[in-house]
Formats: sequence, structure tokens, C-alpha cells
Amino acid sequence: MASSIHDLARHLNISIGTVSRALNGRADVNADTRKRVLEAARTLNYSPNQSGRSLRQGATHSIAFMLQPHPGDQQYGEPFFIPFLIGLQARLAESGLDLIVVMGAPGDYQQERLRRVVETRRADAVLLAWTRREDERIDYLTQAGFPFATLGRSRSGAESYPSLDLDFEKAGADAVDRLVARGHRRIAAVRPSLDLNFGYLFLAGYRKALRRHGIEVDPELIASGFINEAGGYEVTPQVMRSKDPPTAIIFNNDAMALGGCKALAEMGIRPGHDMAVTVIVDTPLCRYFSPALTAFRPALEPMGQRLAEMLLASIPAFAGPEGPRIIREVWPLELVARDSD
Amino acid sequence: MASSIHDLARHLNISIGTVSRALNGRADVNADTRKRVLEAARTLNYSPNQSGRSLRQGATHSIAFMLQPHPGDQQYGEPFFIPFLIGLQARLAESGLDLIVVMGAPGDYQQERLRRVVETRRADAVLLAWTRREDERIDYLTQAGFPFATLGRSRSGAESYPSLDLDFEKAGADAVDRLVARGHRRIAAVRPSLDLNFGYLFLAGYRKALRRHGIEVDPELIASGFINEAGGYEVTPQVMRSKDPPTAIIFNNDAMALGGCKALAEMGIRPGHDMAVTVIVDTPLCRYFSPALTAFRPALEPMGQRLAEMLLASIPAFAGPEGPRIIREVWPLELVARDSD
DNA sequence: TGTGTTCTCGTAAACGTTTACGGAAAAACG
DNA sequence: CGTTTTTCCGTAAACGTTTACGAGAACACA
Repeated sequence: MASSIHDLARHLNISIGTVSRALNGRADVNADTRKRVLEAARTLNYSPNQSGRSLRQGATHSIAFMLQPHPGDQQYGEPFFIPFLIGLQARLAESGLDLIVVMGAPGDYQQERLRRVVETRRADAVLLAWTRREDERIDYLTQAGFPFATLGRSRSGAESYPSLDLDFEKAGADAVDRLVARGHRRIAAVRPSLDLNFGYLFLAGYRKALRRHGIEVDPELIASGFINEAGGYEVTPQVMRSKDPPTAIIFNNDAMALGGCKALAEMGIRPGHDMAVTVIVDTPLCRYFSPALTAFRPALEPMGQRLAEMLLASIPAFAGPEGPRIIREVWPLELVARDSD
Repeated sequence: MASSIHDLARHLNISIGTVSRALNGRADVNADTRKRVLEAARTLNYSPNQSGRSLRQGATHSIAFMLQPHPGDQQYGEPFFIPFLIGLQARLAESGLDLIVVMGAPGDYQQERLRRVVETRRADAVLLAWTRREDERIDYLTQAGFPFATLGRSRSGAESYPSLDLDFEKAGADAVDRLVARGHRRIAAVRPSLDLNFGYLFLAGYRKALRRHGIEVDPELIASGFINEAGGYEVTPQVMRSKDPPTAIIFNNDAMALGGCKALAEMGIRPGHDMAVTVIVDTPLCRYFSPALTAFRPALEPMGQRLAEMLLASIPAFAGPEGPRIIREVWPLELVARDSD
């Protein structure tokens, strides 16, 4: 059924060593022989068995992407990851790498699955998303000496790994700037309760910008909840109970924003009329919601491509001739003004 | 760094054969030895190298999911697949299988990528989505004798493979029934232009139900376009040009519905007031659109789980003691009544 | 005690590659 | 022509497993 390199060698009456060298583009093989080998490979429909290569080379030619669910989140950051995956996979495929997607039950934080991937050498490197402020996965991987990169920053691991993140701090500040310019002074912030790093960055930018405008940061206007619709629905009323309620709310997540808008609607408050609403990470949902939500949009597909590149550049086996490099980048979020503010 | 079975054997002063047998739960190993081996494996942090197992066993312990993009579709059926993937991966993980996600550039129909997966024996089986009426991928896989299952039916391959599909025919009919019951007689249908099988099924149900109600099927009320927002936006006006325009439109896809609603809005037609709108496959977008779109909802996560089960049941190596079975199922879509009809 | 059976384990081959090594032939050079 | 270099290829080991086979020991039974 499956033709092996032996079949090919027998068919050509040469040794398997030569066949392998010809196929792998090594220099020490006659040009004519190489041509014959390549041709025979095509007609015999031969392609090398991956398991064989992996075993011999000690490389699996695949990358594991750990899709990290949260407690209380049933959606896995739903619309966010698909375009990212598209870019990621496209770039990996260029280098002949496959993408293994690993998910887990919400709440286990995937340490177990991660260990399994690493210990069974199932992938040559892993990609982490939803980085936390202190991230034990990063500690584990650095300590194990396993190649990895992250989508998002963290305080763990001494920045000795490639990472690509969005500039949530600037987005938070930009959101405040825009609202202030439109006359708002009482601006609330709704963010995830977990120690997700982007939540901290967002809040830092929010605070900094308020201070820059001479506006006092009011703890009553800051709420945190589960990073999903229910979370937004639950905590948004908190900021409305302030004696001096906000005239604008910045949500750190699309799902929380949708839940928040539902809560607002039940209080008779209409986003875009009675309340300015801004969302930090744009998704299709923001666009189709009514009113369409002003949001900050990431370039997800290019991000996927770029992170794949960065990961590859950090691995000696895949890096170019100039050797492996650790690249860390922070990408901007682009304002998409719509009807909600 | 990585401990192999040899290290374990040396440490225990027994042969690697015994270690392997102990680890794999074979019968011919002393209970005491087995205990010692398992304990040592734990302390030495040993887990078997996947490439080694794969090579020896001729099985990769992974399943490839071919995410099929369409020409003109940049979204890869975006929100649809994430919950499906969650269920799929969860079930596969239970059996120790990894999930490889393969995407491709839109338009190439992925034959090339599929061949690569099959020929390099990168996965033990593949999973196809977006099945077409006549699907060359199915023909290729059956002819190659490669295990696979499909999300969706097809006319190809003589039904000799497991498949899980949604009952688009019944959904199409139910949608018509509901609209007729609400007094509509001029009901339009907007469907994808490609030979996607679910488009045929939907249209068949639509036609059948109309006839059952004694309503003539008017070709002017049926339009097809690219299965994305732009496609819906482009072709929806066609059905409005009829001398006797529709009072209701059934969209076969959420993205097309959104595009269609945009076109309607530009004509001053408000879904839910001047026009009843129904969508066959519900997504979060339908829920948050304004007006919220009445839609038929699939149970995506259970579907993922079930299809994984069905695929495993069809593979001798993974099937239970009663041997491999080909299972084909059709699941219902559940009506979610909202504000658009 | 002799024979047959059962338990348990070691030996070694095999899976399909890649690659270090060495050697024969050809080419280059004096 | 003799020597050195280059070109090309075959040999065989290695990667880490699993497993067929056989053998020794222990046991059961007559």
C-alpha cells in the first residue's frame, strides 16, 4: 500500500541512502541520479513517512497550540481565534509544520495536557494563549527547556521567549482620550476578574489616561467579572450604583460588553444615547450588535502569521542561517468608530 | 533530557521488553514487576516517545480535521466550528488522540493538502467538513482506503463511511411551515451558489413544504450567492425585484442573512416589520443582530463529540470488541424564535 | 520422578527514516 | 604517469518503541 524508501531504491536499483540524500537536496548526489529519484518518487507516489522522519530526526514537525478555556467561559474566545488560527496555520504550513490544537475542560488550566504534549514529545514547540500575569505554564516550559511562544505577555519567564501581544495599555488610554474629547468625565471600566495579563494592561492604560486628563480614578467605576456575557451582565450594574454614575463604559471584552448592554437595556439605558460604550477587542459581534459597538480591532490573521514566524525564528532547527532569535512584539489596536459612543 | 524506555529498564535492571509490556498492560508480566515499573515510570518522569510508538505501530494517534474554506469566503464558517471543535477534541483526547487542524488557501479545495496528510501518513484518519454534492475528496479517500468521516452528507462514496449531518431538509420545511402558519404565502429562499450539500437539502425541504401547502414554487423567489455577507448582500435584491415580492425570506446561512438584511435596510425594509426573516443555521451573530434573527440551532458541541465517536467506531484499531461499524446520523435543528419573523 | 502446563521474562527483529563513515571511481594536477 | 583531490554512492547504525518467539523456572499432575 504505502510505498517506502526501500521500494523506491529497489525500483531504481540504488541504495536507500542515496535516495534519501537525493530527496533531501543534499549536495553529494549526482544531478542525473537526483532527477531520476525525484521522478520515480512522483510516479511511485512516494512521500516519506512522517513517523520515521520524526523518530530519526527527533523532531515531530508540528506545533501545539494550547487553546486555554477559562472557568466560566464556554466560548473559548470564540470568534477571536479563528482568523488567528488561519494566519498561524498558513505560515506553519509554509515550513512544513502541522498545527495541533489542544483544548481542555474549562478550569483545569491545562497544565496536565501541556505536560503530556511536552513529555511525549508530541510537538516541537507549543504556543500559549490567554497569558496570565503570573503564568505557571511559562515557568514550566522554560524550566523544561521546551521551545514555546506566547500570544500575550506575562511577568513569568524573564522574557526569554518570543511573544506577540496587543497594546491593550494604549487602547485603554485611547478609549479614554476619545471619550474625554467627547465630553465625558465619568468613565467606567469593566474587565475580567482573572489575572489575565491583558486585563492589567488595559486598566493601566485607563488609569494613566484619566490622570493625564486630571480626572480622579474612582474605584466605584471599575468592575471585574467573568470574561463572558454572564460576567458582563452581572457586574455592569455595580458601576451604575455609584452616586455619580458613569456616562461612558469601556468594556475589555466583547462578550462582557454584550452582557453589559443587556443589563443596561434592562435599566432603560440605551447605549449610544444614554451611555457611551466602547469595547477593547473588536469581533464580528460588535459590528452586528445594535447599536454597532465602537471597538478596537486587532489584525488577527497577520498576528497569527507573525507569531508563527517568531516562534520558528526562535528554534535553532528552523531559524535561518543567522541563528535563533527571540523576538517580542506589541501590535496596535485600531479604533473602529461605530454607533455606541 | 528525555528519558527513554532504556533508561527505565536499566534503572530497574530488567529488559526493555518487560518494561514495555508492563506499561502497556499486557497479561504476561508479574504483578509485582508491573508495580515497580509503573512506579519507576512515575518517578523518572517517563512517558513513551510518540514518534517511536507511531513508527512501530503504524499509527500516529492523531486525526486531521480539514477545515475547508470556500472561494469568496474569508471566514471559514467562523463561529460555527469552534464549539464543534471543542466537542470533537474532547472526545478524541479521551482516546488519546490528538487533533490536527488543516486549513488551506480559499479556492484550492484542499485536495493537495489532503493528499499530503494521507501520503505522509500524518494522521490515522481525516475528518471532512463542508461536504459537497459530489465530493472528490470523498472519492479520493475511499479509493485510497484511508479512514475518514464527514460532517455533512454527500452523494459520493456510496455511504460507506461514517457521517453526521444536520437535517437541513426538515429545517427548510419547518421554516416554511412556520411562515405559512403566520400568514405568509410569498416566501423567498437565499442559498449558497456552490454545490454544498446542505444547500440542496435545504432547498428540497423548502420546495416540498411549499407544495404541501399548495403554494407554487416561484423560481424568482430563489436566489443563490457566495456563502458570506457579500453574497447575501448581492443576491437578496434579486428576489425583491419580483412582480409579486416576498413577505418572508429564509436564509440558508447566517452570514448571508446579515448581508441580506443590510440590503433590505438600504431598501427601507425592516426585518421583523416589513419582512419576515428566518435563518437556517443559528450562530451568536443571529442572536445579537437587531432585530434578533429567528434561526434553527444545531447542537454543535455534542455533534463534535458524536462524530469523533463515530469515526473511532469505524476504525478497526479503535473500535470496540464488537468490531468496526459504519454509523450515519442526521441530527435535528432546533427552532429558536426571535424577533425577525 | 517424569511429563505437561503455566508464568514470567529476555532476545532480537522490525517499523521508515537520516546520516556518519569509508571507499571506489573519476577528475584534477604536477 | 603518479599523486592528490573531488564526486558520488553504498553500508550500517541509530532514533524509541512494540511484539513474536523461545526459554527457563515454577508448578501441577499422574
